[in-house]
Amino acid sequence: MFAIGEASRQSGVGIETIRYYEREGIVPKPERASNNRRMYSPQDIGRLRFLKKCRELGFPLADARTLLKLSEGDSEDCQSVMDLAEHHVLNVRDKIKELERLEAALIELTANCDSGNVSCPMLSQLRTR
Amino acid sequence: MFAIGEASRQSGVGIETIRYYEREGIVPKPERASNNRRMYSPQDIGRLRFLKKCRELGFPLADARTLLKLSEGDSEDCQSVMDLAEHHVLNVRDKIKELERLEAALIELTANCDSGNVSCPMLSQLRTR
DNA sequence: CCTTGATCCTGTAGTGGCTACAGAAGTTAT
DNA sequence: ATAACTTCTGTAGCCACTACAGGATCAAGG
Repeated sequence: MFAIGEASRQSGVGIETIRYYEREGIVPKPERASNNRRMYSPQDIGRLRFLKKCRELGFPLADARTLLKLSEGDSEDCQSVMDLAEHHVLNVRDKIKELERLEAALIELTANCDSGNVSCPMLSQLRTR
Repeated sequence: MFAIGEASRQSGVGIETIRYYEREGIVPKPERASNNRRMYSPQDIGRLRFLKKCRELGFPLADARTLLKLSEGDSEDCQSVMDLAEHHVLNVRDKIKELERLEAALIELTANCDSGNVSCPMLSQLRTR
C-alpha cells in the first residue's frame, strides 16, 4: 500500500488530480491509514494509470471513466469501447480539419505583411465588414 | 445607436459575451440610454466584429484584445501583428501534430477490435503497465 | 388602459479538467 | 529538537464563455 505521493509517482497522475478524481467519483475512495492518509493498492494505482492513458489519448474524462468501468466489468463490451473510440476519432479529425482551416486562413492573412508597411494588411482585413 | 440585442445580431457576438467583454475591459463601456440600457455605436459594433473574427481565427482573447488595440493605435505596428500571428500559427501547427498523433494511436488501438471478441484488445492495451 | 411577450438589467454560478494555493497536522532525517 | 518533507481539508483560479434567477422596462395588440 502506498501513500498518495508514491501513487502519483507510479501512475504519473498528479497528487491534486488524484484527489480530484476521488471527489468526482472517477475512482473509488482509497483506504485510509490510521493517521487519515490515503493508502493506495497496486490495483488503485493501475486504475490511475489507465485513466492517465485515456487522457493522453484525448478522451474526455467522462469517457475515460466509462472505459475504466468497461474494463472492470464482467464481460468486456468491445463494441461499446469501439463506439466510444470511433466517436472520439471523429472528433479528433474534425478538430484537425478546423485547425488546418485556421492555419490556411492565418497564412493568407499574413501573406502581404512585412515590417515596412504603413498600414497592416491583416488588420485591414480584420476590420472589413 | 443600437441596443445590445441589435449589436449582437450585427456583430455575431452573443449578448452575454458582449457584456463579458465589457466586464473584462476588452471593449470600452458603451453609452447608456436614459433607461440604463447599453447603446452601441457603429464603431462599437465594428470592434465586436473585429473581436469575433480574431476569435474565429483561434486567437486567444488576450491576443484579440491586443490586435484590437493595435488596430486602433496611431501607427499600425505590422511587425507586432505578424509576431502575434506567427506565434499563433506555430501553436496551431503543434496542435495539429498532436491530434494527428492521437488519431494514429487510436486507430492502432482499435485495429484488432471487433464485436465478436471476448476480451477487448484496446482495453488490454490500456491496462498494460 | 391593460395585458402579453420581448428585451434588457445585475449578479451569480456552472462548464472541463485540472492546478495552485493557505493553513494545519503529521512524518522523517539529521 | 529541529528542519524539511508530506499529507490533509477547503477554497479559488484558469479560459472564454454560457446559463440562469429575479427584476425592470418596452412595444404591440385588444
